[in-house]
Amino acid sequence: MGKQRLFQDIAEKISDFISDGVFPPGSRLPGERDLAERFGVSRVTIREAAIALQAVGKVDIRTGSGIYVSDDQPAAQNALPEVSAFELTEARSLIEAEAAALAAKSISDESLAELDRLIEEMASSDKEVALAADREFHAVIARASANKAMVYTIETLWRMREELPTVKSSYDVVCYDDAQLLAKEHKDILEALKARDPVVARRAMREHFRRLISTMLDASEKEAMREVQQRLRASRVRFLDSSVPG
Amino acid sequence: MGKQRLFQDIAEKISDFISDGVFPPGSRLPGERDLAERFGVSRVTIREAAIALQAVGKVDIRTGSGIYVSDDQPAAQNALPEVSAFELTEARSLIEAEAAALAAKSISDESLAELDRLIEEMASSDKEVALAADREFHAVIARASANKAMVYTIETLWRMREELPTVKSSYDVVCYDDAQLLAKEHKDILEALKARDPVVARRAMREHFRRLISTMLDASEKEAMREVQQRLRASRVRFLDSSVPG
DNA sequence: ACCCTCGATTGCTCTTACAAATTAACGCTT
DNA sequence: AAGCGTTAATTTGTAAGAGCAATCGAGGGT
Repeated sequence: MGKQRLFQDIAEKISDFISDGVFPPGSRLPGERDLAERFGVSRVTIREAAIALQAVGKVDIRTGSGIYVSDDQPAAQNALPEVSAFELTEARSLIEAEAAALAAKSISDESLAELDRLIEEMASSDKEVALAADREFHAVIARASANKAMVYTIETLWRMREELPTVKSSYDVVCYDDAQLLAKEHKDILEALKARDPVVARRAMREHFRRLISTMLDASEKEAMREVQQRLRASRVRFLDSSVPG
Repeated sequence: MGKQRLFQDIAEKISDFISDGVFPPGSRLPGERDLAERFGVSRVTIREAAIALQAVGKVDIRTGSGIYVSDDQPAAQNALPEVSAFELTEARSLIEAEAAALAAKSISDESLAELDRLIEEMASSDKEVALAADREFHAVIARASANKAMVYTIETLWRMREELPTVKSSYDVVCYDDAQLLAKEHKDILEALKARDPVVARRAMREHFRRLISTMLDASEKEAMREVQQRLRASRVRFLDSSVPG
């Protein structure tokens, strides 16, 4: 980790100090010359670190006065919250179902054709391609809802699915274990949209995610079982070892 | 506004060049020495500007190679999308209704008491207090859904309501024009939650927003009428002026 | 008690210099 | 002629030192 630029190192250290309460919000941290001496780097480096921190809103540099820790740390501003795969899937179930219901009333024939194409693409053996198609399938429906707030929300939920490590691993395990079922669910959704039936579209979308949650539960159950077995085996080894002394 | 720091000036200029397509995404911009000469500043200043731009993701500095414009400009990353007040309200209606339905099944007595208190607070004549109470009312219900993805989504939607200027003005006009109705709607929602009835809670929440949309439509209609009248009056003046020559 | 001035502190920019990383050119080998 | 490794030039990264400008606080004058 020490191979990044020096000023980034310093920026991280200062940032850590801020999070750890060494430099409370609103407080003024030591002068550039002082910091340079403490960290054993040049003033330029301190300055670069400070500018980087200022650019992301963590500190506020005031000419002739000093460097001050921002009152409101921008933590929750950009960062996605730590949600479980279950929570995310439940939220997607509810929200995307409503998007599908909206879409059913106004989706264009072009979008329907696009969805047809994407379902075929999801059958691809290339995981990357299939995943991208999956994403686009849901995105097309979101856009067909003709509500930019819904589109943005659904995009954000997908970002959680990809950018949160724990969620991503859960999904990757579960998502393509039964491509057959997955394809059928997507087709059901598409059929409902083609029929312009909001109620059926909503139900189909919910069913899609309901099945996903159920599969996740099974998987996590199996995982739990496996862990228990492993622990038992380990303790058995330990027991056998300790039960046959010298 | 040339009174800000020099490196920020430079950073803005470079940023403008990027937005204007002078430096296309992915391209490499001139070396630090080159830029320094062109802008008539020192290399340090160029460097500080570059670091500020890198911190917000607009460029990527590669050691020994150069400064490159980021492929995906971070516009859509942090920024809220431009949504209309109608779109936002529709999305809130659908999403918060589902949150209420979830909450109905698991909300605690403490949260219910809190909601009671907040409804009283919303009756305050102080707009600030009433607005904060309104926000908290919806936030408490969101949290009671016990789904962090829903909580985050609803928080984000509220941010749109407050941070997007056009939306904010629409809401501020409409929201407190009939405090009587507003209070009744909130009470209806609370009653449904107390009864632990998801279906009624969902309906009550939807009704709340449905009425809001309807009021907005009325208001925008009145606004349109007013504009038309004003335009007519203006042209009448012009007509009278020009119809009496000399 | 208030305002003004002045000096010390601090951030801001410049210059010069050298180290480290990357890239491109060159020459060698196959 | 094509591929490959070495070298040299280019570019970013960091350091040290200096002077300038903005800010803040203490002290003096009204």
